[in-house]
Amino acid sequence: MPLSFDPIAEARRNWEAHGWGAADRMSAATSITRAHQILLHRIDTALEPHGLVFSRFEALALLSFSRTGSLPLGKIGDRLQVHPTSVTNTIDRLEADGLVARVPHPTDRRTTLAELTDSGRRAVTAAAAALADIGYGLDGMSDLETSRTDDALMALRQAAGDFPPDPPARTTGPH
Amino acid sequence: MPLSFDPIAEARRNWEAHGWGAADRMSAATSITRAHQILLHRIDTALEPHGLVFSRFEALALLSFSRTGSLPLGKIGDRLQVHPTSVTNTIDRLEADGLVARVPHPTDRRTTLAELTDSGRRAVTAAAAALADIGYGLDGMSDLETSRTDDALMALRQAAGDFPPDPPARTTGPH
DNA sequence: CAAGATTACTAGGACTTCCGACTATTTGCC
DNA sequence: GGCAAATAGTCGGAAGTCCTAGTAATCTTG
Repeated sequence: MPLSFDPIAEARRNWEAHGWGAADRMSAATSITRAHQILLHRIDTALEPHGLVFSRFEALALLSFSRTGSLPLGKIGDRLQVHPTSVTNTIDRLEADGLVARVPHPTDRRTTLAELTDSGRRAVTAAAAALADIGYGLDGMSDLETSRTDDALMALRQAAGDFPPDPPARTTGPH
Repeated sequence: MPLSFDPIAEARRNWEAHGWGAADRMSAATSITRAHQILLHRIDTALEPHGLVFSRFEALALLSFSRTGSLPLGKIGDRLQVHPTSVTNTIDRLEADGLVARVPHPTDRRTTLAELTDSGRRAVTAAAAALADIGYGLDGMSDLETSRTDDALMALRQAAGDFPPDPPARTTGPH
């Protein structure tokens, strides 16, 4: 039973009619929420045959890019910008499926490394291809719309403190 | 410990270096995921003093726009585009807090109406003001970036079947 | 008008995420 | 050296979302 109208556009009209303010922002924020829901569903559906979900795929991808195929759990959390306990959970599942192994850090006994197994490396490669096939769930958005969205959200992420405002100066760095 | 670089830009470089394809799409999809996380945190923080979270606020807002201040649970789910069981959960919490009441439908005994209480109407008004104050969590995005994002995501939502592609023709509608 | 299909809601369960608290280890500093 | 502070990871718990399945009521159709 699909709706016969855009519920977010309808909400915007109501916002304006009631003088609630910031209707454009409300619309964009709600759209981002809904877009996230659509993407997650499409992506997880594409990953399901590979026994993965998006968060687990992201962790595997990160490991596959590292020199040794292994990273401390904490670093994974930093890069993926999720809570440490979420990393524990993610790695728990990947380990249970034999896609990664927990390995003690060679010098720091506090640290645990997640190390990609052969099986994990095969899975992440196949999964990446599957996601590329579905355009990461973004079907319906043009290249221009995609890049504009990416640019706008980069500004949001930067303002939220995800990364510093200025690219590090290379010519006048600390000597 | 904020990162000193943009982890999504870094991921894009790795995607390209490994020939994984659709790097622009990956970047946009990942940005949407992260943006959602940022927005939800900001919005829920702003709503916390009002005893609400975003999903509950959305349900109250919808009710407040209706003529009678009440709607069937199913219609709430359709408009908010969430699963029926999520609506049950949302209304459970709102009812426990005395912000809505479950009322039987006057003619259809299958249907339950959620009806806004006086307390609920006060809460949603105050909460809407609080959210407008923080620009719905979009601080960091310009008006232009906001509207471009909204437009792009509308295309995504439409392609996903949230609402029909064509505005209903008025001159040649079903007679 | 009666049986089957549809619709509305809810119960139970799986998953993911976050938060607070806790243990173990390492680092920094007097 | 030794003690406080910071760091790394995990556990338990609370929320929220979805899915499957089940009950109750209404609609449809032969």
